[in-house]
Amino acid sequence: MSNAFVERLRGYAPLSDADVALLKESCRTVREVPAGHHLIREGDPPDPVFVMLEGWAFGYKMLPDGGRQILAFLMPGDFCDVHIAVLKAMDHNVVTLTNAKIASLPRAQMEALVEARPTITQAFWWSQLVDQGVLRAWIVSMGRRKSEERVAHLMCELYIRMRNIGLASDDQCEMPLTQIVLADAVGLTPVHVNRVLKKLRLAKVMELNAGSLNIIDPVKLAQIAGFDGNYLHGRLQKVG
Amino acid sequence: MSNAFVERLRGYAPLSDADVALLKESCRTVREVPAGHHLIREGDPPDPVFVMLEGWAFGYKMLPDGGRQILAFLMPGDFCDVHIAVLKAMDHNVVTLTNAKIASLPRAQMEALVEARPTITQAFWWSQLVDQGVLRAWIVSMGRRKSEERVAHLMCELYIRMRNIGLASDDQCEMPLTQIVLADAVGLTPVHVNRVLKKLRLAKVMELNAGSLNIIDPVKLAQIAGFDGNYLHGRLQKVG
DNA sequence: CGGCAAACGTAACCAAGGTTAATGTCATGA
DNA sequence: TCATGACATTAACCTTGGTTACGTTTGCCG
Repeated sequence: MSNAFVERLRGYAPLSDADVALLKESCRTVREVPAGHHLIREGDPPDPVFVMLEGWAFGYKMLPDGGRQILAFLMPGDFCDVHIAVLKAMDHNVVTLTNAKIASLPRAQMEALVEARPTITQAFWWSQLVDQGVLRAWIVSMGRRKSEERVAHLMCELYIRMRNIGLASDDQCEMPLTQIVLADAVGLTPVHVNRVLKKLRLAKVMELNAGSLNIIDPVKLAQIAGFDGNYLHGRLQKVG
Repeated sequence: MSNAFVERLRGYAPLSDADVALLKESCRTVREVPAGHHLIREGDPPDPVFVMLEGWAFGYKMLPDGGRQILAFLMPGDFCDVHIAVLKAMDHNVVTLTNAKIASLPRAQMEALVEARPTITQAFWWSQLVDQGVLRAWIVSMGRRKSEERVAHLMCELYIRMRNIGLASDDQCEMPLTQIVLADAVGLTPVHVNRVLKKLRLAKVMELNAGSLNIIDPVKLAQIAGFDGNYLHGRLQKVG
């Protein structure tokens, strides 16, 4: 039985067979949840650490005026939040975007792993650093790219991440985003996202339809986005 | 001799005297560098981990078109980047904003600390999580706040962080930012930052002058910003 | 003291993207 | 079958913030 989470971590550190067995053992508690299910709500006490095994989710924050900003998309293998029970309360929400399978590692288990297994700790750490790189890339996009570049960049990121976990073909992959969700991720309005997608479609660069992304001209797409996948670091090594 | 870095970590985990001694010992190698000095350049091999002891710095990324996006401001006690030699190459730049004192912990030293001292590891981890919370808050600002709110929010963040390390008085603190730097942090143009600062000044909310921030009406400032300092988490506990 | 560079301050004009609102499409379920 | 609701699409109009250009202030150094 393959486990997306363990596979991801293997890409980050040379886990021994014992490490792998231990990790698999640790995420034995699996729940299946429907789309739109909240895994974490702002203010929750942070107890178990959730890990995506199947499906997509996203983290977001609400603003007083009702605005929503999406902070990250989570796909199979991703930690929802590696807080290790360190913070008093969650400062954002996490909700599933599709039906999903979620493992929960209780706090004690996480601590035991970190205490006993330096290689696992290292893999966790690396995973954190990669996530942080993704956050930084989002900041760059929001701050300095215009709408078309922004959307293109996010599509590149998500496509490459999907490819890295073996869930993308040469030119397309599942991408279960509505234009509303996309808008809340890139900091635009749904109306403008629609305009941008139309433009990209007419320019024969890419199409986003019925929950799947179709890349027509990868070179042009990457060029519009100014995409440099380096920040996704180690994820790449899992492909080979 | 007090050490801003050790003080920060103490706020994050119950370090023993031995831990503290070890940490102080570890950052014995201190350099003084002038303003505008690059500590890290994109592409550098990530060897020693740098820690701010005095002064300010910031991390940034350049875009092909010459645009610059600032990713974080670093003040005394902050890690420049806790990569622990995990990534192949740095994916962003770090440069000092003022004269600064910087400690460098060689890779081996970091690894030794993490391997031998679970409490120190925990403090490092917590520190990472807080930094990640700051990144998330920036994303929210860039995505969903308009110029005035954005600038106000950043001022709140920086003021509170300065206060948390004892470097702010009731209504003001050092804030060595030019309008150009500020613009590259909040994703606006210098011209527009100037307009926003003027507006905040005329509204008797705050003033930013000659490298220092003067908060005239803290309540109004926080309100404009929609500021909720929770995401700065544990830093608060050092104040008491 | 004079000259230079960096940063600040402002104004006129412009464009990217937001707002509002109407309409279309499609799947679901009574 | 028809009603419903979520999402996509489009158009007309407006606001925020970008662009360009220039003058002022300040600090530094010969």
